[in-house]
Amino acid sequence: MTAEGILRERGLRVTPQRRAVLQYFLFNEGDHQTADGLWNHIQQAFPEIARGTVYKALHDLIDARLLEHIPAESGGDLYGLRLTPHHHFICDQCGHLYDLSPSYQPLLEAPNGDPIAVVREIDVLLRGVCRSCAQIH
Amino acid sequence: MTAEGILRERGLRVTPQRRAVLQYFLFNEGDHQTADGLWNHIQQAFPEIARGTVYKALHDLIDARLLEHIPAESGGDLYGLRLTPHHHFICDQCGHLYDLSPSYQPLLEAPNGDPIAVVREIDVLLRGVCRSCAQIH
DNA sequence: CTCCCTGCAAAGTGTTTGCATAGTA
DNA sequence: TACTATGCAAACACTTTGCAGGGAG
Repeated sequence: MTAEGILRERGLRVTPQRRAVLQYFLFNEGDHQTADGLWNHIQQAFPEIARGTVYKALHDLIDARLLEHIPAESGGDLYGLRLTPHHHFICDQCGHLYDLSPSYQPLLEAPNGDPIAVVREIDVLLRGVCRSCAQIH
Repeated sequence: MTAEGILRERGLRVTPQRRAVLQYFLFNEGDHQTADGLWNHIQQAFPEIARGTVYKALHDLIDARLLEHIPAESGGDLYGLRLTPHHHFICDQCGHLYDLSPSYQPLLEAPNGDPIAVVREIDVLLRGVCRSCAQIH
């Protein structure tokens, strides 16, 4: 489906700016960008787009569950597509962020059991409604 | 072990400020604070401590693997003890952050299978060195 | 005595906000 | 036409940095 169709489907007004943001991620699936990096990319084809507009578009697309943002070590959070549920792997050396399928174990071990990536840390963060809040309401 | 002993063990100079930061978390195990919230708490017994010093102490203690910082939705990251590996649960309603043991499933389901917390989202983030970086070095 | 740490305040960085204008439905 | 989004720039919130003075080893 086109970016325009997806926006319409989610009840978002179709503007060139939102389309450009969504198209970037649709055409660069698996890529992750900071807000500023995305702004730079989009500016090449759309020089007048404002930085603030990129932030607003990202926010709108996250609300519509089309994009996700991943907190990064520094230099701004990363944004990426959220078509299917997945986990993330960040390389300590190059800082690249990889999407992993929910069953990520095979990606980290070769069939013979040799490691093909060294995992230093696994952060698991759950969000929802806790027991005490659920009892009140 | 005392805060002083832990600091010394990790090769950090023992200053009243570092001791105060570490002691806060040792005496409030399971609590998580923003840098600013922690600063306010410590100020009660240590009025002259500077906000910047709290940030530096937090950074030092994280480098020493004594503390961890968890990216929060807004209002600043949260800091907490890192004595043992654990996961996290954030309540959407009250924003409270709970530490979970690595086997968190029992905490989220009663023995009869009834849910005792509604989990909306699970973020799994791995960090380490990826395949291509490992090949270069 | 040396080096590191602190307090203070200014600067930085990433993000949000307000408002007049332009564009979508 | 009515209402929402954009561009611009200022404001914001959190964090980092620089420097002179003070404290730990």
